[in-house]
Amino acid sequence: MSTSPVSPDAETATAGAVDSTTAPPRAPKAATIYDVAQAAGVSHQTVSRFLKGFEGIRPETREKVEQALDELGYRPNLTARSLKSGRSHRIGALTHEISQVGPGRIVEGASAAAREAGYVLDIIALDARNPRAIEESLAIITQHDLAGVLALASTDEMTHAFETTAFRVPAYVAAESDGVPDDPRTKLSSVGLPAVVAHLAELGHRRVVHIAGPHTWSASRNRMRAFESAVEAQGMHSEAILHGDWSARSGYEAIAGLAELPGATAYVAANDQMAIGAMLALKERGLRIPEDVSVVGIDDIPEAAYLDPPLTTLRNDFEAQGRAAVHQLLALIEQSEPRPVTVPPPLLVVRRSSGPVLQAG
Amino acid sequence: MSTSPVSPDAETATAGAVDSTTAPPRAPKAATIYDVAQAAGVSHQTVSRFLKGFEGIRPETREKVEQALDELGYRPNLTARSLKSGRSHRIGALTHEISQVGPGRIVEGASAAAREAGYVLDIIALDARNPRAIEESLAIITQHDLAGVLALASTDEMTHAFETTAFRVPAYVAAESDGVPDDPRTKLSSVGLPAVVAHLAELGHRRVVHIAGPHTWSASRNRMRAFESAVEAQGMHSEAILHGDWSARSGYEAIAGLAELPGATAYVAANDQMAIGAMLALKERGLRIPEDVSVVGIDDIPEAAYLDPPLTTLRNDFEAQGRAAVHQLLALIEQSEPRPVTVPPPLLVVRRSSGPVLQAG
DNA sequence: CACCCGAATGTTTTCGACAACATTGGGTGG
DNA sequence: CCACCCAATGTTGTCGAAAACATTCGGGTG
Repeated sequence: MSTSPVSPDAETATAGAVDSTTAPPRAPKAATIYDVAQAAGVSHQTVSRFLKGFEGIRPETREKVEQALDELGYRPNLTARSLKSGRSHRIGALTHEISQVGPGRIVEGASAAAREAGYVLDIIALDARNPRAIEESLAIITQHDLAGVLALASTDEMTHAFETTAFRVPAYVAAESDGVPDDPRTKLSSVGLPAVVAHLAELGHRRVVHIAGPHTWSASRNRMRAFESAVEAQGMHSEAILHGDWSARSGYEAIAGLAELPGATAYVAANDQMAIGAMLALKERGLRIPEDVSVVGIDDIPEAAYLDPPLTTLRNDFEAQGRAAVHQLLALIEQSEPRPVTVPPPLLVVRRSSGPVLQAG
Repeated sequence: MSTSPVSPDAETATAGAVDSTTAPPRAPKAATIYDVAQAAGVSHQTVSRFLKGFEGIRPETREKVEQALDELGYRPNLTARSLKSGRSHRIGALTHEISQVGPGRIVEGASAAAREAGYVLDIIALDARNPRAIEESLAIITQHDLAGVLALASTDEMTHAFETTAFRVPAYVAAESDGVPDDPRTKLSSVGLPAVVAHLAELGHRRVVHIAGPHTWSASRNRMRAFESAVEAQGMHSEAILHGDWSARSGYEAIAGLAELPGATAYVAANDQMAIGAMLALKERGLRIPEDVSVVGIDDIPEAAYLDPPLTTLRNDFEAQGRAAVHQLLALIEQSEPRPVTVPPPLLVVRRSSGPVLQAG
């Protein structure tokens, strides 16, 4: 049957409140190197030299400065520093859909990596509903002088925007390529999506369907290519490629919208959310998971282990991806070698949503 | 039975790659008002006045400036501006768990609201694993001169840190209060959690259990209080308050860990993730949802409608909350009236996970 | 003993925007 | 006919840090 899962628009409304203010102690001015210099009885430049770790300072002078420094609780004014030096310690990050697990984690990782390197991350969250969002965001970026710019969601528009925009600073587009490195030697390894497909092959599956993400996302295309080449390599048959938009709703609709189901025994969704939707739609068609059909996702969102049935999926380390992106950008900014970043390989997590093909079929 | 949902640690590993670099056109210097002034044949101050919308400028002068301005593609240097004016256009936002739907959406809303007001949001993502995270983040904040500081995750530590830190700028702790305004008149209204409880009461439920979040989160405490007072108001009985950490896993364990189930016919989780875990644990105990037991969540995450069964939940408008928080802060910053922010009330969304108590019971 | 050198420290300038103050040039009232 | 006023525009100083340049002082050398 096809009972729709209740349109998300329903009943009763209610009133809620938000917020509460705090008015704690407000620190007064803020010490400058001049204040410190005066307190220490030296010139501001001596203080500046001390701060930069200059060696040639007499021990007694050094001590006076040191003392004045923490007496006044001096904190460098980064704004002044940027103005003079022409470079800030801020990284701009353009991203979509922060609230999704993947992007969210990537931002977390990026934020942490940036902080560790002494930078802060300025998040520019793109509003998907606003077609001019990217344009506007780039305008903002060019003003707030940043040390570099990062694109954390690599859709085609984003990539294109980055390629055609003349930034005054290094820019980097972080893209993932799921287990299908361009290096042909690794193409058939039991890595990433190939591992998923191999897993299904072992279980006896021959006919599979892929539920892909939006074709404008490079991650989506990568996953699709990876899937198809793995299927081919295993001598399996891809019955269909359905398309969603990463959401559970789209996964549901991709299948609920079909006049009749393809004769596949396994479905591989490009992310867990779509897998969730797909599972519900399949169940509503009267199929049991995994007895009648196996479903596999990608990402291993925290809820994946607690679905019914728990979802077999490919775990991605998003945080590491975020960190990696920042390190790459920092390398460009600081003209250094891109520190060897280790993004752990995707890990196949087998749960109950995938099972052997039953002979009875 | 109690087949555990397969520990999230499993099989096969794989290698994946990340990233790809772009080296697009790099814009050269950047025009200053002096450059513009020279090009227009006027003084830089005239340019400045033009930019600030000063009226008393001769039309011909105005025109020259205007032309030079866009010929050079002038963009104000916000750094210099902040240095001089002592105030930046950046808002620092401290937050936890961005990858969760709630916090993530809040950040999106805050980011958008900030941008609309001409500010950018500097995200400081707190690492939950690092106990000194808040401290470190506050240190960062004091340096990067910000126009204001926002706490978007109101745990006790965060609130405490904000209350005891002497910021040089306005600070605001955004807290939600779910349908339990302090105003006693509205206490029993059919709002927020009271609406959830009323819904259950209508279905004939009398004995309920709450799965709360961590007690250090104010949102969690609010929800718990709201739940209990609503239950009392309906003459129902709260069988137990279980505690989780917002995760699906914790929801699962809260119930799977019980020696025997409380004799309740309905479970209300403080968020949807815990509801997901709870549903699985209940099913594994052999209970059917909603025939044997009803489960309700809070938040209405996008997947909620596609779970099995689709989850009855209370929809929160996180984006609006984020916007509201920014507006409150901006009011403090700009010493203006806190623009009346409308955070839509939580909306009860009834799906299939809640149903009438069966007489047979 | 004059001179040179370099270590240690001080003074000035610069970054870009902007504000306070200064100057120019018409027009007008006395 | 000139002092005065005001509109329009120019000049100088400020913000905090830091680089460029300058000065001081002690010691060694010819």
